[in-house]
Amino acid sequence: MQIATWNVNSLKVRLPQVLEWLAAHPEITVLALQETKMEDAVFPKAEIEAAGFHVAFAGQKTYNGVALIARAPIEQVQLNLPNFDDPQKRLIAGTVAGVRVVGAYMPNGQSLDSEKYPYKLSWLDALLAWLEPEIAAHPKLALVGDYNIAPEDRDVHDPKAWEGQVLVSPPERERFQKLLALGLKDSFRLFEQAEKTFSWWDYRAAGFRRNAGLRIDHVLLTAPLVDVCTACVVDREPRKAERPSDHAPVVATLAL
DNA sequence: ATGGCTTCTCGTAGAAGA
Repeated sequence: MQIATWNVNSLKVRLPQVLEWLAAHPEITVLALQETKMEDAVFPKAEIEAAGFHVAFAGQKTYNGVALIARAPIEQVQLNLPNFDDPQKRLIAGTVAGVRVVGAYMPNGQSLDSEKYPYKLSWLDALLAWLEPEIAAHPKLALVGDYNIAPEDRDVHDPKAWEGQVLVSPPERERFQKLLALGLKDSFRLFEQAEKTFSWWDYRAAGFRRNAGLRIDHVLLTAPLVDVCTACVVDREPRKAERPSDHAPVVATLAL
């Protein structure tokens, strides 16, 4: 099976690309989406189900919004962090083919002096607190999504220009390390990877053409899934499309 | 050059993204 994550930056705009990409990748068992940017009432549930998928979602108007699309039933669906009172729709968990998949759109933070920055750190702290017992209850767990954190300098096209900025600041990176300390591993780093592999490129200033990007979308796995993980890749193809999302999907392959 | 581009909205300019 494959587990994938993709920040689509509006599912309204990107639904055709999502369905086309899934059709081209039949090994993908479950795809987590972020930034669907739509209320549940207008979510294209019928279209996705008509294409043969199961779907679960939690959305709001304009911002945020997460979903799981799967080729197998999605069980024990949970929306939002139960320990963090928040109107922003940023987390969805479901069990697919025996794997607990947690899809997250982690806060951006905007800048270190924004009120959104402490919100980001608090959200990450709540995620950490919630995850520990969640992992104990579900040993086969994948935490996937747009983390809005580039874990190391090699995940940044120009570390000097980004030094100390939001997405790379030490408090954010510390929280990423705390996720690893829960027993999760960054599946991308289990394998040899090309240098300067990123998952997001700014729309502006020809970011994609210059490969001026960041690796901020991740698939983290617990040990039982690390043991069967055979690959993790960023698929740059959708980023080359007409009207692409600014993020590329990340796909982990599990021998399950 | 602190912008660039893309998306959204009780919209047609401003906020937000990262």
